[in-house]
Amino acid sequence: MSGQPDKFEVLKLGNQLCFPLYACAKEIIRIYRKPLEKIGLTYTQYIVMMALWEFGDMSEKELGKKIYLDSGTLTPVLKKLEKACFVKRQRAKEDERFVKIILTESGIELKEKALQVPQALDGCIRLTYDEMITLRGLLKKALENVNYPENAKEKK
Amino acid sequence: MSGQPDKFEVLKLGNQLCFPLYACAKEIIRIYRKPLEKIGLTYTQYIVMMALWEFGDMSEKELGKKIYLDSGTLTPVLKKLEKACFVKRQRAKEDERFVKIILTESGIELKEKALQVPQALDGCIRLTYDEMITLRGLLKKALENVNYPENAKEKK
DNA sequence: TACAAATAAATTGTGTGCAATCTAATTTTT
DNA sequence: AAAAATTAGATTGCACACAATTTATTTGTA
Repeated sequence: MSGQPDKFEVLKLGNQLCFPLYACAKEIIRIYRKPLEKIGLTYTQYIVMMALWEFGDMSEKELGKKIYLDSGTLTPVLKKLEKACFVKRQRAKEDERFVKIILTESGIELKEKALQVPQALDGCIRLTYDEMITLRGLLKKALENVNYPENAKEKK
Repeated sequence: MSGQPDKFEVLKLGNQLCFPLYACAKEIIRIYRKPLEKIGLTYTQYIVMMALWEFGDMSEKELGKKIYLDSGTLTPVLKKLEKACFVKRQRAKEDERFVKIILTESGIELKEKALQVPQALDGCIRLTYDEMITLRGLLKKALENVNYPENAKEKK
């Protein structure tokens, strides 16, 4: 028997939440790469398009809040999507600080092709349907309740 | 009532596994940033160190397999860890293709300081203990069973 | 109404993440 | 054993991801 319980147990990869989460997310993104390439999107661009398809045109700010990305990431991604003609970017007349992201015809049509993308996971993840639902539910709950620590302090 | 069930339901962010997974992983990494900075590590470097602490010295190849990173990512990260004196990199005498990653004294000592890192999550994720365990279990199961599609074909 | 504070994007700098390619060492074949 | 195939890392190129800073616009206030 090994004496006292190991205080370092918490540092084992499998005992943490963060590592399986991080690794699992990367693996799934990897699986999506090929089917996404077929419709001309990167993973991040796909997330952006899904948000626009689901919620409609909105400002970069709103978009960033929905998909947890800041302007440092979003601005260049949106410029690429604009170059690919899937969206237009337009300063709002009422308040020129806002950039409205607007789906183009081409961007709307892409939705049809994108239907095949989520299917790429079929058979790749060996979880039962119930497990999948439970997993998704827990992730959403965790996400809704992430309480970014007291950096709020700095905001005065 | 809206007529037929919407075939685009699968493209909603919340109906997918990939988005909550991706977003959740990023949020947790964000929470870790501050405490990691205190001990002088980035998130990726932290994952590397945890693998070494748990499994001991090993080759870059083995390390990469454990933490799902390829040499394109690992090589520069390991060089930085070497510059920070947490690891040494040494070509194996038996087979010069392999680079052995070896914890230094400093790297071993860091383990003690790293104990505070996982604690940063306390109170940030509002899941019950049981939910946490379930979530981690499902993620590990998913990860173990990721079946990267038939690109194996290309390998002939 | 000027001017300070606030706000949305854009920019900059650093650090991944990964496919594709290259290089050097080793193993397998002929 | 020499050539071919394999293998571990290193390199390159592209795309995020995000903190920190800057810029342009709007809002709040004296």
